Amino acid sequence: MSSEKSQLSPRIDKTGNIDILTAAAECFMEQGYHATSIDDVARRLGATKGRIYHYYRSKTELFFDVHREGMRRNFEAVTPVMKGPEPAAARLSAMFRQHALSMMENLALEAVVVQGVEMHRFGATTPEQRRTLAELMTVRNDFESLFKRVAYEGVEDGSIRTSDVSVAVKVALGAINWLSIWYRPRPAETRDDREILADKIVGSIMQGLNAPG
Amino acid sequence: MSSEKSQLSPRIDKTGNIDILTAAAECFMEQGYHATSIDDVARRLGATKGRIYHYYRSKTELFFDVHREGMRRNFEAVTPVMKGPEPAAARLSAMFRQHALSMMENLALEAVVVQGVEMHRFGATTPEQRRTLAELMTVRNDFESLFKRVAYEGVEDGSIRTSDVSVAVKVALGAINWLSIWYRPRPAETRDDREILADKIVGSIMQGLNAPG
DNA sequence: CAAAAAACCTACCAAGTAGTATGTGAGCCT
DNA sequence: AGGCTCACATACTACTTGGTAGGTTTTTTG
Repeated sequence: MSSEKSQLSPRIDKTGNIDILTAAAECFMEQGYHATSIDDVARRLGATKGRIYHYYRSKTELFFDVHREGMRRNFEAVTPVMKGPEPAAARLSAMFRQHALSMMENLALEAVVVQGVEMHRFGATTPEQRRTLAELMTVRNDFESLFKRVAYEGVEDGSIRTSDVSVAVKVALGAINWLSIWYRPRPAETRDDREILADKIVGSIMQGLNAPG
Repeated sequence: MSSEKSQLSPRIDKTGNIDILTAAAECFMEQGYHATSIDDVARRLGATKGRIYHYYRSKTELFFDVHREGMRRNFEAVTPVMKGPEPAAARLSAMFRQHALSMMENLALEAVVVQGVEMHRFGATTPEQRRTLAELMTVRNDFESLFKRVAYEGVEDGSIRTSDVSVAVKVALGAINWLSIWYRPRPAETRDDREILADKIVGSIMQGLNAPG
């Protein structure tokens, strides 16, 4: 009965559904997907399994939705600054900056995104799960392509110089995604602190370490 | 009975112990630590649990040893090039290059290292496991410090410019470690191919993306 | 306000897994 | 040759965990 409530559409509508997502994200970040039991997530919610299975048909779907929400926020952060009259290098910098800030401010969600789909490549059994998986991989690639496109523009308008755009973008995104490993917000941290950190990171990416000479 | 065969000493002596480590590393890379059963590792070895438990007292210890071996190879790759008469920037470049090559050539081991200790920070129950964990974290920090030290030298001798050495090093190492996510060797890949990729990565890190001007 | 639907909770099961206890064959030492 | 140890294999247990079936409470709707 009930049947089609899931499908590919995000299920973050109305209710406290987002609470489930964040609770799951925190558990997944701290212990990893497999080490996290549904009861763990429920306990963090102050509820029981029943609540979770009311909204998600399986643990896998829950993971997928966390991943989706994380990617959604990534796009939300980056797309507004990718177009404009500035040289491509400036826009790319802004995109990196936004992405870094998004990583810090949605740490749990993004940690799950980073932890990633790789682990599920082998375990996904049902055809629907495989389709969902393919969908998520596509979204990931699309996100990376956003950066690649602007980087190419930069090569053409002369504001960016690199021997290989694809590698350079992977290097930059790796540097930023690595935040999910080492960054943890300090107790009394402000938005300013995060912006300073983001600027340092973007500075490193754009200027490199070699002293000009 | 038997008792102290483990302890902190590496257990990669004589026999085919290294086979167990690499089989475990491959499983952990593909499925993650928790999703990998001891039977999975044994199956990949063409053996049974008995063989593994003959050398390792627990799954956790097996993981620890994989991690240790991965870090050992990292040090092995990097330390030979960190000292010398060249300016610090050149030496740092060489270290990055070596680390990138090590990532590619020990992919499974290094993927486990990256997957990391974070996940175990919470789950480690026994006192001995906690001590081992602390040890591994120390080793990680020491590795990062290697780069920081040379980077500081570079700031002093003027060959390196950055607003924050610590952040810059984390950015660079993140970029390289990210290889474990996206890099997969192509069928007929040669050592030259890997060196070309490593050089591109190091180039991106040292020169940045901004065109000089 | 009654009835239906949504939003949960409780109790349970089947499957999988870390770890153990015991067995066994091959080599080695004396 | 006989004993001993190493290097595994086999068979089992105790426990965890994803998922389900059915009940109960709260909210919405007619």
